[in-house]
Amino acid sequence: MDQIIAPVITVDQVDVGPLHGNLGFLLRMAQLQVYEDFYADLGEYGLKPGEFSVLTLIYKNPHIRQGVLARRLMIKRAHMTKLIRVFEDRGHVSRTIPDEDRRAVELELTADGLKFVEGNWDRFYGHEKAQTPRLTPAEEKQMLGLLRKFVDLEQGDAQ
Amino acid sequence: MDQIIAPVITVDQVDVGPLHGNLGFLLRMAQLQVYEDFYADLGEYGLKPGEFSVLTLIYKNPHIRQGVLARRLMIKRAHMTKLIRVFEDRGHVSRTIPDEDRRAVELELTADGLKFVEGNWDRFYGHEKAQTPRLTPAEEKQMLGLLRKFVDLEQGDAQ
DNA sequence: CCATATTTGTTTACATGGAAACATTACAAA
DNA sequence: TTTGTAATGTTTCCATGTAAACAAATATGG
Repeated sequence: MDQIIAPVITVDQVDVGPLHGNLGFLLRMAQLQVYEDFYADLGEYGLKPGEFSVLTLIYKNPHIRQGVLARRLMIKRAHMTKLIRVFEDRGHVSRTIPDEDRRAVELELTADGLKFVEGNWDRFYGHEKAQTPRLTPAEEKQMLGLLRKFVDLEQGDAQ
Repeated sequence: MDQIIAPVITVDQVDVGPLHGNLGFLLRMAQLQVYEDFYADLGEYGLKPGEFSVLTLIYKNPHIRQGVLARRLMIKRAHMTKLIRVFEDRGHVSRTIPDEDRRAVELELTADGLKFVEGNWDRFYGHEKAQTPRLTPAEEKQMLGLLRKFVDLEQGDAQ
């Protein structure tokens, strides 16, 4: 008599059940995928996505305060302290304590930091273009719009 | 003469520059927001989103192998080992080494685990309903669809 | 003015998750 | 066979990020 082979479930046969409509799950999966691509493309710079965002915001908002930067990126202050220290050690960011409020720290790119960001700008942000293999450009645009609305970041188009 | 007040940038005045159209950034922001809601709603269970997904998949796919589960959830095997150990200690999941492949580990909910999942099912998945304050139901549906397509999870509708 | 509370950033201790090396088992090739 | 290769899970060590307590400066309320 034939042996009944146990039907070993493979990855694409897994029933994800209610996760199918679960926003948190889908966002996490999407994010992991995007981060993989990020590292594949930009890993050589030794930059992580978060560090990348930090540099970008300091570039676009010179003299931004550390706490404001942290809240905008939803990074905890304690963590931001460490991130900024690395950039400082690397010579890409300078910290200034303003006279108006000597608790605060204002951040700025150094000449080197500026050179780094501007010199790699296209490489950094050309990145966004080639993404989303499975989505059409229209769908990608739609998704970006929905995400912006979801996170309440509809501040008109930026470059 | 009037003193020129330094225009201290506040959070909602920050220019996010190219992050405005950056998928990784927006996904991360969205995810952080969703996770916050998750903890606010379900924190009392002491469950994290990932653990939650693990239980759900074992429930929906009894005898699933540990590695399959890990790949499906994009969790590293090393980490899955630790997650499962916690569930085992808690008495919610049992591990079995199948005869067909004695390297593998098959996972199953225990009676207690089953009771836990089924007993809280509505609470757990009623969660999804009330989400997305800023998105209309149609927009939310659209976003879920786009995310599924993006992560290649278009396997027909599940419950 | 003074006392208290709040804000800002830092430190320390801890939790979360990943990389690399490993042990065991299964598979493939000769 | 048996010898090498791949798959599976575990362990150990390390990187990343958070929580809580803290120090300094500022704001607030009498």
